[in-house]
Amino acid sequence: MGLTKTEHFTDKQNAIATMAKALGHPARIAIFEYLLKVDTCICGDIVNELPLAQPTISQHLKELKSAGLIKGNIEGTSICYCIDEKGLEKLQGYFTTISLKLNKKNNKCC
Amino acid sequence: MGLTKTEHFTDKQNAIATMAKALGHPARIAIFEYLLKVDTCICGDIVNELPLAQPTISQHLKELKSAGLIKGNIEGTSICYCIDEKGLEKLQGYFTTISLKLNKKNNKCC
DNA sequence: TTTATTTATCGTAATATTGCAATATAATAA
DNA sequence: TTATTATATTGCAATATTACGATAAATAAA
Repeated sequence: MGLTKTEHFTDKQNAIATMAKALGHPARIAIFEYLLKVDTCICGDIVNELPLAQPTISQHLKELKSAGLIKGNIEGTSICYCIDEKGLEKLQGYFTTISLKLNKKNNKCC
Repeated sequence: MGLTKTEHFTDKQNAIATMAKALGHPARIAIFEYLLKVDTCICGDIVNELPLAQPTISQHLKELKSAGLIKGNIEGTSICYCIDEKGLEKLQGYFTTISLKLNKKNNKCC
């Protein structure tokens, strides 16, 4: 108990859930938006930008990365993180498809 | 510690994170997709459809509802759940906007 | 080599989530 | 009223997440 039953759901359902979960925290939304805002995809300025300790930011970055939403490149001592377009596209595409399907049916019962 | 610092983020960031988190579980993705699939927005067939116990489904429905992603209407003894278009539109709009912004900048550093 | 800088990992405490059995609630049917 | 049916809530155990201090690892600079 207390363990998500991923095996009962499809790979796609699990994949979308994983990405949605990764963005299911305001700090990770803020990190994502910061990466979108800066032109040069600067790295650990995120620590200065957000009101969280460095290990916490590092952990959030790890989760976003493992969900396929950001990428990281080593640049000297620092690491350059930026948005992974493919991951974002998957998520965006999913919600757009769902929205279109919903508009096609008459969702009037509630 | 262990408590999300929502007060440090904007209302919008928290709102998007809340909705993303609600869909950050494969069972809730499956519920959402089921509600999209069925024409009449039938209710507790979800319990028969998914491999989870009734209290568990009820709990997931509650989370989707409190995140503003589904609505529920009492119909006799049963309850009719269906997708809340406004919530879905907010989430879909957010990701579409982010995607468009990303396409405008040259995201080539990583 | 030594020192500084940057990021990751470890360890741990606090809190949250997941799942379900048992039970409660609420509306309908008999 | 007394079932019956459908959904919600409670309580609890297992697991996961969040946050951070301390520390490690890795590269760059002196």
